[in-house]
Amino acid sequence: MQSYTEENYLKIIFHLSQNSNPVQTNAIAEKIQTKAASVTDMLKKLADKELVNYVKYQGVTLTEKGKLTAINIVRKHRLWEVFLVEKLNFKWDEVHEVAEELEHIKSTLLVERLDEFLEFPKVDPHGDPIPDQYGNFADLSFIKLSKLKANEKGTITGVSEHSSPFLKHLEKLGLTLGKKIEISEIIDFDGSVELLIDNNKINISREVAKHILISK
Amino acid sequence: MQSYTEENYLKIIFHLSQNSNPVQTNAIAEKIQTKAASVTDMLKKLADKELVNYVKYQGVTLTEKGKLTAINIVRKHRLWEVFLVEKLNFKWDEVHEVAEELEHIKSTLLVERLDEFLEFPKVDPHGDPIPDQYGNFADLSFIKLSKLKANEKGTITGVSEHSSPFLKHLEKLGLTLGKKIEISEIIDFDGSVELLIDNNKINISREVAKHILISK
DNA sequence: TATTTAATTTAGACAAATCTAAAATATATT
DNA sequence: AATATATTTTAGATTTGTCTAAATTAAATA
Ligand SMILES: [Mn+2]
Ligand SMILES: [Mn+2]
Ligand SMILES: [Mn+2]
Ligand SMILES: [Mn+2]
Repeated sequence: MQSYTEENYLKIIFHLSQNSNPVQTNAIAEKIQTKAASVTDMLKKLADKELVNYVKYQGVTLTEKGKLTAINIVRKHRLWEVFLVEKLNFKWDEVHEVAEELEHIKSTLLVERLDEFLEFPKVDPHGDPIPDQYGNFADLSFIKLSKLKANEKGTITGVSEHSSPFLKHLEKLGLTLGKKIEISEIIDFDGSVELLIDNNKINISREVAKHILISK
Repeated sequence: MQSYTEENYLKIIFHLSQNSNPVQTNAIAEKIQTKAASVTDMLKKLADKELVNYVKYQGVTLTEKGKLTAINIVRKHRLWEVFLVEKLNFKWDEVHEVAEELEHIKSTLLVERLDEFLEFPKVDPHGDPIPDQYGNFADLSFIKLSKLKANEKGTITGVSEHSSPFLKHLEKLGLTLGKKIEISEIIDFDGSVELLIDNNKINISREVAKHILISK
């Protein structure tokens, strides 16, 4: 059994593994909002428990056991987010903090019943895939909106930034999941994107465009 | 803000206050499954935070602030129990452990939305009253089944023992919330109770009868 | 390659919550 | 009132997770 803290480390290592493998001590420290020295202490402990492969100065990778544990936390996090939005009328920018707490509740019966109650959702309110109870993700193929060229079309199916200010901004612009968009023009000057949504022409910064995920 | 542990102490002190006031160190130690010395340490800490009134060797009482905090935890515990039974099809003997974890989730928005989603329930799956957001309990007047005399009638509206074996036992006997019963006879020999339920005559021990709560 | 800089680890300390053993206080019994 | 017993508190240690400061190793640069 892992502590709340250990679970958070495993989850962060899992997410950071998507970008770089092995994961560096400093990257973890930044995400967990702690010091590199604390991370080192924890990595040794997780290695003792055979949840990570750790070689000093070389970074860490998750073991199979550690990976499954991490995925299970991600599963719970995303299921709870769906619950909050679908059943309790939370907005998509209000769910993350609460899900950070709920993801640590231990009962497996609870998770399976929740999944059933929500009718086995495949994605969370931010378009992130929800792994099944065996840890398998349906692989959804996303393209960043910023990669699209003029005249290309697509549907918004995810976001890669979950902060409340960003999500509220999208909401205000009408850029929510499921909406169809068409690129009008990429502005040379600053790389910002002009696009059509609900018959309106709007402009978004390149920074925003990078965090909107599109499927065709 | 209180820690998970502090919250548990406050909740236990609140419950023990119903029987004896002030509450003794040993009584707390037994409930929390810890040592008297640990309880003393925590009581000092809670006193510093003005959550309890503590005089050494005299026991503790909750301050107004401490009491409100405790009631809020009880509120959350019982709302989550309703959720688990009503929405996720948990049985009444399966909810307590999970609710012990869920009661510590902090979001007030979550609690209010959950209350609304459940349509403002007044009692939990064990018949215990759910306080409102201001800490007010609807006072339900219960009598222990063991206090009833032959020929008296009533409705089962609560239980004062929440262990899984006890609740499963009641379930098997058909003694669930809302059921109407009539006392046939109190057996002299052992004080056991013979009663009518759903047109069946059954016998329950005095020990069981003490933990069934009846309203007329 | 030598030197500078960045990343990581070690050493030692600290706060929270717990423990055991011993001392102090309160309550019960003669 | 004196003694015995039960309850509670103190003292000192332990575990978990964190910290700062200093030392070590790796990576970048000259
Ligand atoms: Mn989230
Ligand atoms: Mn999400
Ligand atoms: Mn309960
Ligand atoms: Mn209950």
